[in-house]
Order: sequence, then structure tokens, then C-alpha cells
Amino acid sequence: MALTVVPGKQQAKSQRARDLICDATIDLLVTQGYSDTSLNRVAAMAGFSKGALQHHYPSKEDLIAATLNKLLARPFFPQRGKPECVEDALLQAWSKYINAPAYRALLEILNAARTDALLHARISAELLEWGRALDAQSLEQYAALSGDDEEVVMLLNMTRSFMRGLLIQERYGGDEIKRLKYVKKWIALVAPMLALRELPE
Amino acid sequence: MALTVVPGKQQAKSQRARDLICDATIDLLVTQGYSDTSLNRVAAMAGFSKGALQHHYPSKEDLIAATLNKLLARPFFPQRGKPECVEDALLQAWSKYINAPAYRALLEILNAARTDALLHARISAELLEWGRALDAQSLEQYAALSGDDEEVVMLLNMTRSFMRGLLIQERYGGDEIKRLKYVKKWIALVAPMLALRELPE
DNA sequence: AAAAAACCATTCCGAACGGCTTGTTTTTCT
DNA sequence: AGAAAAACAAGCCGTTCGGAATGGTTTTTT
Repeated sequence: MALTVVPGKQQAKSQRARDLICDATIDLLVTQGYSDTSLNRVAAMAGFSKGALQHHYPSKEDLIAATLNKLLARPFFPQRGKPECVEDALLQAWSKYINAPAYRALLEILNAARTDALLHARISAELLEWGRALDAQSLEQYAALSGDDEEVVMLLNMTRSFMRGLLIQERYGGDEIKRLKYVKKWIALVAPMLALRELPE
Repeated sequence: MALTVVPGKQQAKSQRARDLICDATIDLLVTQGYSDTSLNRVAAMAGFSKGALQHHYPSKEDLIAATLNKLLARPFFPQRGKPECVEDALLQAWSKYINAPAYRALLEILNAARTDALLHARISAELLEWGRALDAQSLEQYAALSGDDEEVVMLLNMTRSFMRGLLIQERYGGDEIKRLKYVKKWIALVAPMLALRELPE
């Protein structure tokens, strides 16, 4: 008789519920900020009751950790549709990765973790691993004209830092066009020191 | 008889109270974050009752606006003890201005204003003026080797963006030494394009 | 000296928070 | 089919928030 280890109708439903909840959390983080992303609002926006939310994520810390997990899974480097040159690649990093709602949500969590010791302890290991993974991916994608691998990591990290800082500037002047101008200027400075690595099939 | 328009004993006391309150606010913003910088805690840390705080700053918005005012008054360029070269000047901008508690407090307010419409409306004009003043000061202090004044403003703004983003990186790896290394790398990139302007007596 | 204004302390309020408990419905397993 | 587990709903609890009201004290002005 069908000993089907079928994924389970309920498991799928549960997974879908968790996805909806995390998506709602991201949305609220972007539009309302961390402290106003309350469990009540998340439940309401996701279309569940408070009890359902509590069932899937027993505490707010659990909810945020799960949401962060989803946010960190976003690829910094596009896995298909490889860009033609370094300039295009870095420009895409800005428009597709940094200057996007999901990244703003990520920054909200990072900022909250700065002063919330428990949250910080909960996610710090994951963040460190994330940083290491980003560095490794940088080396897979780029090479430095100087031949120094460490320089690749530095330049990519510096680029991300710059873009992060630029994203924050939106809060006090600096419209979208001006920010894009700055990004291009940065790329013009840094791109000549980098080259795209040949990707293995 | 002495028509002395003496400052007034009470006025001085009042001013001192406001200073203490704003200092406590800055301290709490740095150590606890914006949402945990409650009026109760501010009053307690400043050594006043809640009623006293309420007297000096009728609403939290007023308190934050006043504190922001104090934070924006910090000089980005050192007014005395002029640095010898562009490299030193930019390095000082990092160590004395950006990588300092007061700047973290400023970022907390900016971040809060992103989602708090009322606070944003209250401080946006002041922030715009601040940005303009920074640009003007940049032109007073620096000249571009290319002769293009706009480039001076851009490079200084890019430097501030980069340092801002670098400050945030502290939350997920990147110790103090590594951040300083990044700052120096950036300065090495950008300083050759700038020159200190001769300051009039 | 009297009146006015500024300063400060205490207390209370309604609202919202995160977390928890209890009860009902739906799915899965035997 | 029936028991167990998972999913969900609704409500309560203790706390804290920002703000308002009230009253007393000190300083300034008239």
C-alpha cells in the first residue's frame, strides 16, 4: 500500500504559511521600521491570527531570525545572465541588490541587532558566515589586475560599504538620479582595478 | 540703577538642564537605539523628573529635534589644528567625526525619521540645509586637481558615504583594524585627486 | 511685597507591546 | 475509524510607552 513519503499536505501548507509570514515581516520592516514591526501587524498583514503566528514562530526573535535567513539567501552576484564587464556587474549590484526593499529590511534587522543583545547573539554567527561566503564569491567572480586576491575582497567590500552608505543618504537629500551618478563615479574609480574571472562551465 | 540685562540665573540653569537632557539622549541613542530611548529613561539618565523633561521639551519630537540640532553642529572639518595633507584630513574625518558615538546617535535619528513621517517633516529642512553647508565647506577646504569644483563635492560626499557604510559593517564582522585598513585604502585612492586649499587668515 | 512666570516632581491615563493560555479545527498516523 | 499531532483562533496579562494633568517650589518681574 502506498508507503508514499509524500511531502505531506500539511507540511506544504505550513511552509507556505511561513513564507507568507516572512514576506509580511519584510514588507513591514521596510515600510514601518523594526520597532513598529509588531507581531500583531505581521499577523494581520500575513492574513493569520496571532495564535497562528505564535505557532510557527514562538517568539519575535524566532520570526526575525527566520526572516533574516530568507534575506541573506538573496544572491549578491547574479547566477545567470552574467554581465559583460565589471562596470555592468557592479552597477547591477547597486540597482538589483543594494537599492532594493529586501536590502533595506536587512539593514533594519542589523540595526536592531546592534542594541538588542539577545538578537545579536542569535544571528551573529550566521552573519559572520554570510560575510565569509560573500568574500569567497567575490574571489570566484573577480580577479585583481594586481594579482592580489586580498585586494579583490577589499574592493568588493568597500564597494558594498559605499553603496550601503549611499542608501542611507536617501534620508537627507540626494535623489535617485544623484545617487546613481555617485555609484557610477565610484565604479569608474574602482572597476579599472578589477577583471571578471572566467567562469567554468 | 543697574539696568543689567544679565543673562538671568534661571536662564542659565535652564540651558544647562537642556544640555544635560540632550547629552543623555545622545547617550541612550547610542547604547539603546531609538525606540528604547524613552522619555522615562532620558529623564532618569539626565537626573530629572519626567515633568522637568516635559517642561523643557513638550514632546519626544521636540526632544529629538533639539538633540539632532546639537549633533549637526559638530564640525566635520576641524576648525583649528589644520592637517598637513589631504590624507591626514580624511583620516581625521573618519576617526574623529564618523567613527564616534555622536555620529552613531545621528544615524539612529536618521533611521527613525525614515519611517516616522512626523519626525521626518520636522527635521528634513534642517537636514537639507546641513547637506548644503557640508558641500560649501568642502569647497572651502579642498580643490580638485582637475579644477572641477563639482568633483570636490562629489568626492567628499562619496567619502562620507563610504565611511557611513563602513560604520554599519561593524554589526556583522569587520573589526576596528580591518575597517581602518579599508579607510586608508579608500583615502589612497581618492586623495591624489584632491588638494588642500590655502586658507585665508 | 505681590504677581507672574519658569521650573520641577508626582501621578494617572489610554494604547500598544510581546508573550502566554486555552479552545477549536484540520491533517496525519496507526 | 480513532488517537495524536499540527495548525489556527481568540483573548488575557504584565509591562511600558508618550502624553497630560496637577501641585509645589524657585526665580523673575511689576
